[in-house]
Amino acid sequence: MAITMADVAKRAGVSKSTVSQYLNKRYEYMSQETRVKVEAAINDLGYQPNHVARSLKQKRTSMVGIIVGNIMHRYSTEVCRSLEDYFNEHEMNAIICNADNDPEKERKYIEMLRAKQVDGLIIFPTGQNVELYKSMLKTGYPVVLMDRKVKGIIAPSVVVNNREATMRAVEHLIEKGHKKIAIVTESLTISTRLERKQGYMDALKENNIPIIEEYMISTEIKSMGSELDNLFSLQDPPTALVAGNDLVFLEVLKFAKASRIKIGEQLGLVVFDNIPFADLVNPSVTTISQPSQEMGLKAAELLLKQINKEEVNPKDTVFSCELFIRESTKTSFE
Amino acid sequence: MAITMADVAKRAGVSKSTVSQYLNKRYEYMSQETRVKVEAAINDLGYQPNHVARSLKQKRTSMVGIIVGNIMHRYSTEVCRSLEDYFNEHEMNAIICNADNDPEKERKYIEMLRAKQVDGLIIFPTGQNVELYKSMLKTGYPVVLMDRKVKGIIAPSVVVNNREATMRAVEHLIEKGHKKIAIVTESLTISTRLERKQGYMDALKENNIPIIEEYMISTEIKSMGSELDNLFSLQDPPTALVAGNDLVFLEVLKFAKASRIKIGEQLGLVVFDNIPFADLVNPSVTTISQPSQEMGLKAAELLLKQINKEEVNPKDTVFSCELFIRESTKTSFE
DNA sequence: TTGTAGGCGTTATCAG
DNA sequence: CTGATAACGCCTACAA
Repeated sequence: MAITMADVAKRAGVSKSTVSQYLNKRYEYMSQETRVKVEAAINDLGYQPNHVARSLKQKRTSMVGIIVGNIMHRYSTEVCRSLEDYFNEHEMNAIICNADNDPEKERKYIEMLRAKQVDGLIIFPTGQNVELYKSMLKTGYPVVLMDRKVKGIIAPSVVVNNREATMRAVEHLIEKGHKKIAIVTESLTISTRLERKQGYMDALKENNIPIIEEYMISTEIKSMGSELDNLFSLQDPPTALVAGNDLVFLEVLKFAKASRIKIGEQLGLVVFDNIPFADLVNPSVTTISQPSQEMGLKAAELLLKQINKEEVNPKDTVFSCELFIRESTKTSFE
Repeated sequence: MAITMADVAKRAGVSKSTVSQYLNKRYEYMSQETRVKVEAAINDLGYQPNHVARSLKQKRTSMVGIIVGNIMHRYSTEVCRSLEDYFNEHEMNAIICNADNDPEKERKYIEMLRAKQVDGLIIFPTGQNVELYKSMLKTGYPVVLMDRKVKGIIAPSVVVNNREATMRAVEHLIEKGHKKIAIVTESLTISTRLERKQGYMDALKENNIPIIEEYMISTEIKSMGSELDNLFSLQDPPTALVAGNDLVFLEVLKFAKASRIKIGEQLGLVVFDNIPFADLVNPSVTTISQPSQEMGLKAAELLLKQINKEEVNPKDTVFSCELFIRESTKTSFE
């Protein structure tokens, strides 16, 4: 059914190789005449080259895989958008897969994508498939790790300074007079969450504020509501809170609304993540914002370099977050 | 460098076809013995089948393309997520491309993806490449149109009842006593925007409220701020407003904040789109919500059926939106 | 039950 | 400048 090079060749009265030459723009040694003939034949027939066949021959598919932790984070969407833009500018396609932070899914996707011969992979790693990561790196397969670090893995990766950024945010709360500060994150299965919690603790320590176990919640989204309930039922509830990401923020909002806790007035709030409406909601919310676009760009560059066999340092590229102070931390506490 | 079937065959002491049999699970006519040998060889060598070669032979890549209008809409992200889930459950991959509502980009992506031999395409059409859509449909290439209708095109598509849903929202505003209602959309290049505006006008007409040109703004995002400025500088400014999608909503919020217009009190607001924080912000916002997940599912099913050569009606599947009434339209006007 | 041969649509090499 | 011819890695008759 589909038209192939052979059809074009026949119609133009030349050989397949000539058509191939034409398609690959190697006109140098081609007569004006045959060039026109081939061009006409292609147009007449509506011929479209078959990229699969080309890929088989060239061992290059011009496709990359992106395995994202959870696409429902605004940050992930932004990074994907940035990656996709970059690759498309370079005539490549991105296959985006959503691993849902599930190591099994991640493994399956990595295998699927490699079977499809993608030229490289950008992974938001769950951190659990260490052997698999290692084997890819060892064989020199192009990989860039994104957002998270993996213990024991040395690879080109693009991350942010989670610990320092959280420290800075907590210090901001402390400057506002807060002493009873809580942190809420998802389960501590992923490096970013650990680092953010660490930054929280380090900031308290440096300021000689005691660390209270009950102020640190790390649990899955669906039990976060009841944990927050517990937190604010304490005899001495916190006056400020750090939300570990945007989904946590949503739970906090939900809880605050239900419990009639006034954010910004009764409760200082900092959110670690990008939120499109952060400065527009009421009260506007103080956020730690990650440079998603630059990060996507950097990761894409790192991957493309590897694909093009350029040398790439297997090192972390660390981006800095920005603290946007807004109304949710406006009130000073004594 | 990569291990091929030939390597496995040699190692197992059998022929390539036997290995192929094994891989395709045609064990029936295979001795237990060779089966074990092949299995061992595959494991020893860490053989991974090459999907590109298989695709070339089978004329099926198990990949589909998704060309989305603008991924930065929450709704688009949700649909993509749903599509991606479905296809991955069916052992297929989705290539997501962001056309930015640009017909040229759209055309380029369609051609790129077809060259890559994707088994089918889900398109949020810009509506401008009519001939291209037609040629795909005529040749029976699997296509599902999503979100928007295209004049003159009969194709399987998945849309919502934009006109009726907007009418209902405007009626709600009228019930609240509003008579001076404005609508703000992006430029009227896309069917959804037209239909929403039409619904707005129809609702006014049915309620004998005059249609005022100055109350209808349709412009690109970047000049929306100044248009809103004009709107609210009118001698008789509106008391309520319909935002045509989530990005418009953002502009409205921005403007309201800057102008100190109190949404919900001074200005009734309905947003046509899915917004994650709609019920949590202050004031919570009345939205017309689209069933993104079901729509994704439906579109994916329609595409997969076509890919599997099942008959599919080239008709619109119309989903209903839901109006969630919240605080931004709480106040009654006289 | 297993092997041989040919083909899928390109590209690459090398004569002519 | 152009055309055979042989890959690329897998699948599928058909033969043995």
